[in-house]
Amino acid sequence: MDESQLSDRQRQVLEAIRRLKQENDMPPTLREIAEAVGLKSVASAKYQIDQLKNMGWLDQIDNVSRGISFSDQGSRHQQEQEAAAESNVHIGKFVRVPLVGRIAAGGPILAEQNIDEWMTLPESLVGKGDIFLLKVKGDSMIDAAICEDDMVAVRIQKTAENGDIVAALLDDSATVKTFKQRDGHTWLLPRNSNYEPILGDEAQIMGKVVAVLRSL
Amino acid sequence: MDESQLSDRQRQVLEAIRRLKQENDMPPTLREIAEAVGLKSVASAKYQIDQLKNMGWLDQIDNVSRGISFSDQGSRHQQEQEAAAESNVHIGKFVRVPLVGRIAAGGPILAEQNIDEWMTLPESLVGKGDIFLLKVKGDSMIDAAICEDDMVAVRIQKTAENGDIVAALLDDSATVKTFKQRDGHTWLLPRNSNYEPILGDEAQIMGKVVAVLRSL
DNA sequence: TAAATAAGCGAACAGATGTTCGAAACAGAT
DNA sequence: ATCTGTTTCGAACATCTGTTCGCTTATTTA
Repeated sequence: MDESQLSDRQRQVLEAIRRLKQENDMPPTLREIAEAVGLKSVASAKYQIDQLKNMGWLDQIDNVSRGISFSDQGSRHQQEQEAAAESNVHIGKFVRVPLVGRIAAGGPILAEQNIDEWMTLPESLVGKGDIFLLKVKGDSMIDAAICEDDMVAVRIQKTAENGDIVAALLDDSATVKTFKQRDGHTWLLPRNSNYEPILGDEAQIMGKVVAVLRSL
Repeated sequence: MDESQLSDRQRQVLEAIRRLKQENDMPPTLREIAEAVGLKSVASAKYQIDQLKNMGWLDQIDNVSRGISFSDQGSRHQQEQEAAAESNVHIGKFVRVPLVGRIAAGGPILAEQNIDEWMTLPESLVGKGDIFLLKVKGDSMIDAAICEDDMVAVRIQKTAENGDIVAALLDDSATVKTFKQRDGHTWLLPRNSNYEPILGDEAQIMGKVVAVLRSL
C-alpha cells in the first residue's frame, strides 16, 4: 500500500474526494467527482472509484448516494496528511504500531504472521522509537495498575534499568514484569502478592513498557 | 432562538440528524430521518425539516441528496446543549479529542478556555461519541487500576448505569468515581479503602469513562 | 504490425431521493 | 358541535445518483 503505486489520475481523485468532503461536509457524488477532476462521464468516475476500491484505498456502500468513504488504510494516509498540513493546531506526529498476537521464541519478535492489526497512536503518548503493542495476560501486575486485557506499548530495547516495567520473553510466552538486577542475577518481579518473583537470567528482554492503554 | 420553541418532535429530529450524521459520516436522507424518529411517511419528515429550516435551525440545499446541515445558529445551539459536541472533529477512523484542564462549575463542561491541547486517537480505542480527555487527580481509583496523572477518555452522557466509571462535576472540580444508584440516591464510590463513598445527588455526571491512557 | 490492456465516453436503466398534493387524524379555540 | 391550525400519511412525480453496457481512443505488450 504505497502511494507510489497510484497514478496521477488516482491521486487527483483521492485529493478531490478529500477536498469536496471537507468543503461540503459530506462525501461527493460520482458526478461531482467527475466534474472536479475533469472527467466528462460518470462512468469514468465510477471506473476510477472502482479501481481505488479494489486497491483498498476507498470503501463504498453500494447503491447509496454519497456512500464513498476512505478505508482504514486510506484514512490513515489522509489523517497523516491533514495532521501535517494543519500546522496552526499542535497535533504532533503519529506512530503506526503493530499489535502482536502470538509470540514465537527464538525468532524475531516482530514477524508478519505475529501481527494481528495495526494502530496509529500519537507520538506524545508512546514517545519515539520502535514500538509494538502487547495484550496483557493475567493479573500479575495489578498493583502497578496494569490489568488483564490492557494493551501495553513496548519500546524495543535489549536491556532495561532497575524498576522499569518490561516485556520479556520467557518459556515461549510474553510476560510483563518489573525489571530488577541484583547479585548478578536478573529478576522479573510481579506486582501482585499472590505471585512470586521469577529468576529472569534466561529471559529475553523485548523492551520497556512506555504506555498503557485500556478500553472499557 | 430558544429551545423552548421546539416541540418534542422537533427536538427528536434534530437529535436524530446529529446522531446519524456522526454515525455515518454524512448527513442523513429524509427517509433515514423518518425511520429514525418513527415517522411512516417521507413527507412527514420533509414537513419537519421545512419547519426547522424556516425557524433557522437547519440549512438545506434543494434537490441535493443528504443536503441537510445545521445552520450557524443551530450549530451554536448544538454546541451549547451538547457541551461542545461538535468540537470533536471526526476524521476517518480517528477522533480528535480535547484535553480538558480547568473545570468551571455551572458553565458548559467544554469551553475553549478550558482546553489545554488536542489529541487524535483511534476510534478503536475510545469508540464513537463525543469524547474528551481528563487528567486524573489523586489515587482514589487505584483499585480500579486508574492512577494519578492517568488520562481518562470520557464519553459525554448525562446519566450512567450502576458500576460504570464516570467523570462527575462536584464542588467545582471534576472527579472520577464508580457510579451507583441505590435507595433513590446517587453514590460516587472511590475504589480505594482509604476513601469514603460520596453522596452524589448534587453531582453533575459529565460522562462515562471509556478508556484509560497512561504514559510511563 | 497486431493483440491486449487501460482509460474514457455516451447512453440507457434501476434505484434512491427530494418534492408536491390531497386527504385524514388530532388538538385546541370559539 | 364547529372551526381552525397543526401534524401525519399515502401516492405520484421529477430529479438525482449509482450501475451497466457497448464503443472508441491511447498506451503497452507480444
